[in-house]
Amino acid sequence: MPKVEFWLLDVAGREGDNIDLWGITPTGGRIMVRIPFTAYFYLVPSGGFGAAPSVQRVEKVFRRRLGRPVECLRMYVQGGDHEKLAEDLMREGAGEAYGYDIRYSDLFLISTGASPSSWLMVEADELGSLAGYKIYGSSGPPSPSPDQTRDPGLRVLSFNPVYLPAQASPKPERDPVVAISVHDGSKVETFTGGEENVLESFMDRVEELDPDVITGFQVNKLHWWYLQQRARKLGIKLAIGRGGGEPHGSLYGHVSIRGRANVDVLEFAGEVPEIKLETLEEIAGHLKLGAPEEPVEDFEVRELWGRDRDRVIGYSEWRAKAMMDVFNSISDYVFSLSSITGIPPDHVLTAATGFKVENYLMRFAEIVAKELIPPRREVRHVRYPGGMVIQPMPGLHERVAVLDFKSMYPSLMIKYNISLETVTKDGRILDGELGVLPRALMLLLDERNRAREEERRYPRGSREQRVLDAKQKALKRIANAVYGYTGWAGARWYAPHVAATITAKGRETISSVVEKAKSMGLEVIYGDTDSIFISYEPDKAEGMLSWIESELGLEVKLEKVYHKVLFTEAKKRYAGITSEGIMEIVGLEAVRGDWSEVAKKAQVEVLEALLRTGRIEEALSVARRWVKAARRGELPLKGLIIWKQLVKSLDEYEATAPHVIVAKGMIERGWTVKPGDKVGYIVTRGPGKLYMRAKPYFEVKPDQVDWDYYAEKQIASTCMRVLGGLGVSENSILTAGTTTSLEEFFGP
DNA sequence: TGTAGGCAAAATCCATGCGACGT
DNA sequence: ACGTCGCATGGATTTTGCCT
Repeated sequence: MPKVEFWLLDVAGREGDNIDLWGITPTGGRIMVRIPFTAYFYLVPSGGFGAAPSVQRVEKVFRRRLGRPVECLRMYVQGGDHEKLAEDLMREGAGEAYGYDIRYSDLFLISTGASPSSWLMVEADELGSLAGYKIYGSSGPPSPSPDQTRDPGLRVLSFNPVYLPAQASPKPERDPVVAISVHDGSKVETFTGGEENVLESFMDRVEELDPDVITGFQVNKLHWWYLQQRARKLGIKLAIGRGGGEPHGSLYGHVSIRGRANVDVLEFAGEVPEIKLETLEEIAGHLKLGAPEEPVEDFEVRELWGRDRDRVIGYSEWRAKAMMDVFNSISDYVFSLSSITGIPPDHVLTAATGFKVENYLMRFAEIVAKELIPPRREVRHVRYPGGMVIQPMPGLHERVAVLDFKSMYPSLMIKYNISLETVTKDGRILDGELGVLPRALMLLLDERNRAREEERRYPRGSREQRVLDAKQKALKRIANAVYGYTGWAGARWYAPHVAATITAKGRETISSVVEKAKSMGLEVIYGDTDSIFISYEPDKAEGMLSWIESELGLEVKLEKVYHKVLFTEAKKRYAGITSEGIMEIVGLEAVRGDWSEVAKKAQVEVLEALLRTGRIEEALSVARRWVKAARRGELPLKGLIIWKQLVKSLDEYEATAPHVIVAKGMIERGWTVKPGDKVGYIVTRGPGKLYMRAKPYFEVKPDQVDWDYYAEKQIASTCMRVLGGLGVSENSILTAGTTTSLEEFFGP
């Protein structure tokens, strides 16, 4: 049989006891490969059992169960019922079954070790073709190809639909799609001219370009579902899959498109903790990809479509291009994450962190550790103590060093051999060989170090360098999430006592560093989990670093030195200027998404004044100017919006929160507001509680605003947070002082 | 289909107490 | 003298979003 090499794009599905894979060949061919695979599970027998016709064969194998070797049977089951058979056997008292609750296609990837988003090799014959794609049939499992560096040369398409709502939010049963902008990697175009034409042109473009990846923003939760409903209404089949299939709902709210990876760039935001608001503008801004010239907000579309259609289309095209840009700058990371965890690329961003870690661990367990994979069970969540936070020394400090442990929890797990098999329920660590979790972590960290070393051999910005950098980031992300995974009640390997042991060692470690610093005559100003803030004396800091590395056997980094840093009594909130002159704000209102822009900006400027000039009066006068401007109603409405996320469905709220009341009012007027959406409101003047006076931001006029609320509860309170500890009274901020124009901040 | 715990802050909720008022 | 209504007060609870 000839060898066939391909880059695994997607697992297409099951055909009897065969798995179908979509791939890309080194010469750019798009192919399907059919590989025989029989599902199996393990049984640790403890009693007899009768014959079952679907059992194809049984092998005696050695596995481990929490480290202890057990003799067990690997039972191969034909057809689709290996899970049912395992459960039947357990009910009969035949023994304990393992690995039976894993889906067929996942089992194929886990047991063969085949990684999606990587190059594979199989012995296969050409069988024929399907809708122009060659089909190969293989007799055996794939193996990784020796050369993983080649670029598969993916074809990518991004798209952005525009809906025209009759009122408020668009509803698929009522409102048409009036335009779809499509970017093919080099240019953008927009289809308009009637809904039928829009959809047909879109489908034609997909067929013509035949993309491997289709990307968009909110495609999984919104657009595919919307477009499909519109198509159905018109009697059109939304054929965009390879071979003409429609998008179909797959696992966990993900939409699958046959033969193509459907990647929602919104879900990338979940990967990057620094991205807070989850708009396309935010994500593009975070990646330094530029902003739209004229953004269009949802509530404007209807009016602008009639008055200034070009602007709507221009914005839609910006979005399609931004999605393409976002995808291009994250694709290496997505594919690395996919190949490390074994989750196909279109699912890997949808999968929650715990499932990514779990997939990696299942592969490690099955292939490397020969450890049985426990079934998922519903268990009660057990809380345990976490990291230690040191009470800060309030006040303005000068020359403060920040020492950070590098990957503290993974390092502690390896150093102390903390794993499921090595920690007893009461938290003792047993002697013996290295456990599964430390071994899995060492493999991740070794691979990461290899990637980082290799990365240095390539010029910055080259394809190889970028791919390797994405890989090392993905490896770090998985390694850092293993600790949290052990404390997650949904985990197959849920082990709160293990998680508690890890954090206990962390607290022990930080405490010993605090003692050491004090004994060296250094002031400890603050500390949180794996970091410590101490007065900076270069020689002593060096001494600390080498003491930690030699005595504790852990790596530490002198992360930064604050030229000046301000603490209040509160933990997890401070602001400082580094030795490089960069202002950093941590935890304070200025970096929170649920405060008005004016309050945040006022706080930033007060901090700037305080930290750069060191003069309290200077900072106070900035605060007063802001308060005064608010009292006079001189601030732009846009800066008054308070955004809060709806984290659950409206009827689940026990308290009457302003954003919930606003959301209810919006729904009554036809807007779609769901859990996960952010609600923006402005506080207006009038009688009653705050929640009665909060109104949707786009409905409020300047003369309705409760300016005193913004002056006192937003601006003065955030400024007080900074100045309160320095002897400034609330009254001195609230009462009028010098008058200076705010034009420099908001323009004339 | 949910990595973890620790934390601050604001608004609301709710029990309590007090004074005014009517019976 | 007694019940209750309205309101202020302060602690508890709910809620969000941050930090590591």
